[in-house]
Amino acid sequence: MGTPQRRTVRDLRRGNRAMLLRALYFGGPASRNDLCGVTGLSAATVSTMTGDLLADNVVVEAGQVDSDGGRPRVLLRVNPVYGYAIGVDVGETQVRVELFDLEMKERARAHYAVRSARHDPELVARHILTGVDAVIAEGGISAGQVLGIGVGVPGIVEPGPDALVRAKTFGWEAVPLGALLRAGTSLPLYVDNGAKTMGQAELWFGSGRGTRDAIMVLMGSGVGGMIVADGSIYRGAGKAAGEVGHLKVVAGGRPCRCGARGCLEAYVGAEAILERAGVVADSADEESALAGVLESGSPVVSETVEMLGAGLSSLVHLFNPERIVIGGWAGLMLGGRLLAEIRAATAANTLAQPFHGDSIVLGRLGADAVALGAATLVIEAFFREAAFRQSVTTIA
Amino acid sequence: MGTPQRRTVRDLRRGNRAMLLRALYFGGPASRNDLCGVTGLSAATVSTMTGDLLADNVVVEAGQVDSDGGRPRVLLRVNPVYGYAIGVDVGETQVRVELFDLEMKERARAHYAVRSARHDPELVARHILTGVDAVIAEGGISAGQVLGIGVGVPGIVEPGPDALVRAKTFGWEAVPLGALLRAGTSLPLYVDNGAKTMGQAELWFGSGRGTRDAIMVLMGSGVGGMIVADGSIYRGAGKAAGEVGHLKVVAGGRPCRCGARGCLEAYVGAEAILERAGVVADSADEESALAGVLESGSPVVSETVEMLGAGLSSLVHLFNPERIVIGGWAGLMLGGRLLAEIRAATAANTLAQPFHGDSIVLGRLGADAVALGAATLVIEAFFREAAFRQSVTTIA
DNA sequence: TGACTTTATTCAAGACTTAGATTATGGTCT
DNA sequence: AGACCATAATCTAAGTCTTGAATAAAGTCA
Repeated sequence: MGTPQRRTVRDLRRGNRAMLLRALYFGGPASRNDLCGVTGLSAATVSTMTGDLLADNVVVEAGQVDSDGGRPRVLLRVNPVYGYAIGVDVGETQVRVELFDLEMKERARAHYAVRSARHDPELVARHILTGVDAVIAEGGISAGQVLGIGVGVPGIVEPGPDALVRAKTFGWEAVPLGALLRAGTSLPLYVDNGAKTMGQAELWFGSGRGTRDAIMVLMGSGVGGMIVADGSIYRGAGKAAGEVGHLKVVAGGRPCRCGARGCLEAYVGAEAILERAGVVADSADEESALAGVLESGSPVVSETVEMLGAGLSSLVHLFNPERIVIGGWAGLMLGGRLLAEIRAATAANTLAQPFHGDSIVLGRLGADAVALGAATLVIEAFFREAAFRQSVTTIA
Repeated sequence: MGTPQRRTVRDLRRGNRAMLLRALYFGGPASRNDLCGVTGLSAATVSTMTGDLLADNVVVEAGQVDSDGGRPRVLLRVNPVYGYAIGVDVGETQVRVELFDLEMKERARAHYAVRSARHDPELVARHILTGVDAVIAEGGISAGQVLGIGVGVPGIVEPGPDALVRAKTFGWEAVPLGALLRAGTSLPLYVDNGAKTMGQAELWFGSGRGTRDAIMVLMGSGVGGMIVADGSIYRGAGKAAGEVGHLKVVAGGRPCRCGARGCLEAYVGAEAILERAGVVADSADEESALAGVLESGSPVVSETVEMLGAGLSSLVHLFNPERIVIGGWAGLMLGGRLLAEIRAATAANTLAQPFHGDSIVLGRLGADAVALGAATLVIEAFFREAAFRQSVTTIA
């Protein structure tokens, strides 16, 4: 249904321009001729467009390829220092602020420890704002060169300018993080769930690269997720889709911290695994405690694999994805030791259709990709914006 | 990343034309002026486009609205007899072939009983082809006026020209139904899973109307489903997404006919409910048997509701849909008596986010909507095609 | 009848992509 | 070295498309 918006000739150019920019960004340096092939546009259009982009300094030349009997082709690429993106990871134990250039090379960072019990929203916001100033200074750039700030937070983020955050683990009921930050900076702001930002990092630069239909399952203390449908993140009607952690695997089963019972998170989140194994650990040494349980050969481990397999098979049946990426620190720890078993458990529950166990893979980016992923939110917006830039007319 | 195809100026018109046609189809009769508002196109564009469409006879005038102080507006609508669509429902007990005009009014029908045990592919194909001829004759139209044939079948349909069908209940392993039919007719053919076609009927004309993010859960002997994401059916990488029936609700639970364990279908499909209640019934009197069980107050009933609630809550967390539609004959029977309980069971498992129980609704179209939905596949293609028609140039 | 409204069409202008011609830049052959 | 060839990039003319403004059409109301 969805009346898909009328389109005018300008939209056309915008769309094509954005496509060309994406191709250049992900396809590395390429000649104008290569771009014709990749984008399907005619040489003429590519020529005028790259001309504009070069004039705007969004794109720069990047050497040339030796010819074999003809004019050598000039390579182009997105100007890595056209602008910068800041990514923020609001975690359980610290707030991390990192500055990236357009090629996602880290230029500066600032970390602030947060005492576990105290996640005062004001304090978190202040840390972020201080961090932003710090990385701008350390990176030796001006605020004007920053294209925006991406923030990854736990819990559910309501769409809207205030970016209301609900995060049980922080005791945040409806914290207007967006509003708090906007009071201290005028840079564009993009707030999203940390699992989603991490997932997007995997999608762009990690194990999910190149897929159109994928699912990221991100296991830390709890379990989060992200669904990629037709090449973009699926967010659902209220922007809350992808809560893989609360997929039910045992109706009426173990109580979950969300209040319901039998959620996947109540079995395969690190916190749940430790609880079931009878290990007491605070969030600081959760990692080593989990490693201990996994080594112990406890029956909890095989049960965990079973549950994860059941959950993943549900995902396969519902989404029929090309790939499932397991990430997050607990996911990487579990998957690193038991990937074969996880694949087998999933396959055992997925008989109805052809399913290749090896389409379940581990994330490549490690657990600290939340900030990186948050920065990609900025880049994403940049692609949309860059397409507009041309039509800005100044009144003298 | 999916390079989203370059666009040319022609694509623009195609897109806008298709949009206008859809608006007219679903928005009932409307004046050119109304269409400006709905589509966002300028009056000039609407005028030339409707001119083309009128010339092609795809659109016709439909009276006019009395003015109040100005030129009266002429109403337009899609020409209901511009063409016809045939919908086929390949069911357990019969093959139903129905002829619809563009407004989806039924014009003719032909049903053929199939003995339960014998689902010979050749025989089914012959029934369909005979039925097609029969309804064309009965409808008093010529084959040339038929825009296509949509077929809804059980099981999974592989994409491709052969339309390989895998249907356990029929004992079909890889039946090339598409190829079989194409041998007997040259009309365009669209084969899809029956649950999906039924879901599409609900989406277009039933309880799903107007939603962009919805889930259809279709319960008959087994359980099927369809996912609507951003206004269109989500099919996944291998076109097999939406298998709601094989969502796990109890890891390691009851064996399901798919071979795995603990699937939703193993608890809430009619066959499963009867089995669990210890009732023996063949497919002919499954309906009355199920009604009996539901009336009996057996504990199986409340367990069924629990399981369904668990499954639906998984769907809510994963997809965050605007609406969930329960359909299929068993679904309607169950939901007709126990909708409140089902809503409560779902809500009990969905504490983490705001969720309105009343977004779970019953289907409005009854169980015989498979053929109707199959016919919508033809209409959908018609929208795409009609946008092209203009550019056909004949060489004299 | 004439003033006023509202709807629909026509027209010139501006934006965009394309195919084909042209220019640019280097290699290769004699 | 100079003529010739191959490939890349740009320029040009043509064809589509949407749009806003002007114009035509078809009423109502006093």
